[in-house]
Amino acid sequence: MRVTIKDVARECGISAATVSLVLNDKECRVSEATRAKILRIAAEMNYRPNHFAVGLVTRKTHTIGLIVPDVGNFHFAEMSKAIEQECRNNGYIVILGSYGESDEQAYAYFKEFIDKGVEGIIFAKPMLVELSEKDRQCFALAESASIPVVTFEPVEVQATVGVVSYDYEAGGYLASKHLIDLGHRRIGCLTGPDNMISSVARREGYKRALAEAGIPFDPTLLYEGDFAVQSGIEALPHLLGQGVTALFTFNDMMALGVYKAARQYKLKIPTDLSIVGFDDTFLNEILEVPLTSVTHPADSLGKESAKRMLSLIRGEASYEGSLFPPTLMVRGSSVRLRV
Amino acid sequence: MRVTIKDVARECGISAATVSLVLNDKECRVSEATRAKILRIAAEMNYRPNHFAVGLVTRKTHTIGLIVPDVGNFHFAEMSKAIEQECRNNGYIVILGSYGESDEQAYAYFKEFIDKGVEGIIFAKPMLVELSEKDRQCFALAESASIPVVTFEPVEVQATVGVVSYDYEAGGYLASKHLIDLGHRRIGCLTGPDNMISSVARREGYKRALAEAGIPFDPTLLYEGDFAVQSGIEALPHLLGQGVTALFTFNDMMALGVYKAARQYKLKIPTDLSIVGFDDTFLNEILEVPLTSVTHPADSLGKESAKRMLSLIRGEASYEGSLFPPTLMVRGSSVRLRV
DNA sequence: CTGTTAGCGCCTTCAA
DNA sequence: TTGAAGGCGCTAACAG
Repeated sequence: MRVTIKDVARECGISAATVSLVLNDKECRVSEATRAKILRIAAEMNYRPNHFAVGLVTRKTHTIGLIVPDVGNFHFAEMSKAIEQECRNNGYIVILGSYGESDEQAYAYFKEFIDKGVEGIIFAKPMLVELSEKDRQCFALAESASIPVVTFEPVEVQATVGVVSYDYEAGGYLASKHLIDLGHRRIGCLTGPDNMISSVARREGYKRALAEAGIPFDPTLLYEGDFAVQSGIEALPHLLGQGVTALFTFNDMMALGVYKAARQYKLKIPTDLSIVGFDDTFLNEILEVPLTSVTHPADSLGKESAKRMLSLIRGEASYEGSLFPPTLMVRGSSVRLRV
Repeated sequence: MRVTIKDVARECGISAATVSLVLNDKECRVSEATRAKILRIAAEMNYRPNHFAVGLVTRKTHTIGLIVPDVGNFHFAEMSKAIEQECRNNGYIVILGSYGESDEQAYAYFKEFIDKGVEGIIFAKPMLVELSEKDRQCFALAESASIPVVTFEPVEVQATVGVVSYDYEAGGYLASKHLIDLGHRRIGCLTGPDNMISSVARREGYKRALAEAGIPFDPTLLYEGDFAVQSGIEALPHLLGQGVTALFTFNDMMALGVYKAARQYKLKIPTDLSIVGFDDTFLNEILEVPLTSVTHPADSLGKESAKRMLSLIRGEASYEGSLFPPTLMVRGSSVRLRV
């Protein structure tokens, strides 16, 4: 059985209340002598407060919940790491939930985490344009428990939701403009699911760049993928059929799929086809033809979300949400169109 | 304020003790009628027991701690995911710690997690041949708190440590034998740090395969890497200087580095150089020349470790440790030596 | 400056 | 078959 505050008190010949006072740095009122003594003895006895007892009375747990679709995924893995570090540096620990594909599962985590007394939840879900019923329930649950939630995309719910977002539209614009500037006119677009906020935004950016350059938007150049490698493999033949000379894929994984398929078709990247990806994963530098890509810094986003969370917990709601700007990393996969 | 057991009791016109009894499925002693009523009302009121109150009295938290070097890393990300899932399926949640490079940090996590009342810790640290002082302290801490620890490599400490291990030696053997069978005699070996159990084991496997084939062991064919891409880049020129025709890298990341360097040297893989990696990450299929690699299933290892943990917690210490066997995925990067 | 007194919400005897 | 009482370890208010 661990040493309790009473043990320390007894050892000091003093009351538990005073020990508590000192150990929690409450406004002094305690003589330097006893304070020092308490500190010394507590350390000697290796006293560590019981988390449950403290939680029971203070309702503070110094724990935040992190819910992601898949920790096994690059982006979320890095993000988790950053969140974890930032929280830790501020005395918080992170409990983790990977909900896979299921909204039910995510909801179950919300419930469980709230039961466990998390002080806030970072919900790293790529949101749909139309929030699902379950999603709403998640936010409602958090609200009824009055704990803050941080998401990475704007959601219109009345709960205390902080948003740390990324400018997907600008990212889409940047990638497309880059290809246009290189002389490409028929630019294929391998999108994510059409009901996903971040995918729609990227597409808007693509359209804006086209419009600005006076290139008519051709819907047949769009191919709806699902962010997995396989999408890239499937998309390429279709888009080649449309005579594209360049391709903007909404993430790097799909670009990898395109690389793979391109080899089958004996297509040379970038001479036969320029490609721009999105996410700028570390792989891009290692590929035989390094992939030009839009940065999407999981670590910065994660860190910021954790900061946001902490400030929400502290009630500094004033802390304004940040919109991360994209930048483009130009590498070998995108070149000027040969005429 | 959430609904408490007293609220439920009042609503039922019954005592809190009885409600507790029913809700925890304690040996009946309660009439079916009241039991049903309690259950119904508790559900209606959406009663959820207070985790801290429960923890305070039962000392059960249904939480396990997971400590990894880096969640951002592929292998550990996948492993975390598997652990998380298995735990969840058994009613446990996972709190996460990513200790980076520092043993201090890992120790700090041990301390914190134990304070938070975890029932066990999965310590996914690639162990050194010689345990560090801090490592020992970690195990000692867990032992003094009498909570079980699961590691992925054998450690000789007297604490309650379960081991879920992987046969690195056999993996090293498999990779090397494959290259030998293809006619290679001068096989470079890009190792991990020499003080790492798993690296030493792979090297032993490599030596065993050589010995078996009657090829003398040549230490100049060894290059000590650190499992990062950069190591591969640096190792290649050195090993080429030794006239190797094939290369066994102790993980896939370093193999990627070799690929990258090989392009600079205008070296064709596999015709000029055969390569076998280790870990069999999903990337290997996507590379321009798919990488032959030894499987090292993070998910199975993770799942098994979670199972092991749970059985240790339940006191079923009999549950024997498992030694995962390696298999070789042969792909395009390794071919018969041309004479 | 320090101690006493009450709980926080729940579970577990023990008595009825 | 049920209820009352005590206590888990800690903190917060109020006395001294």
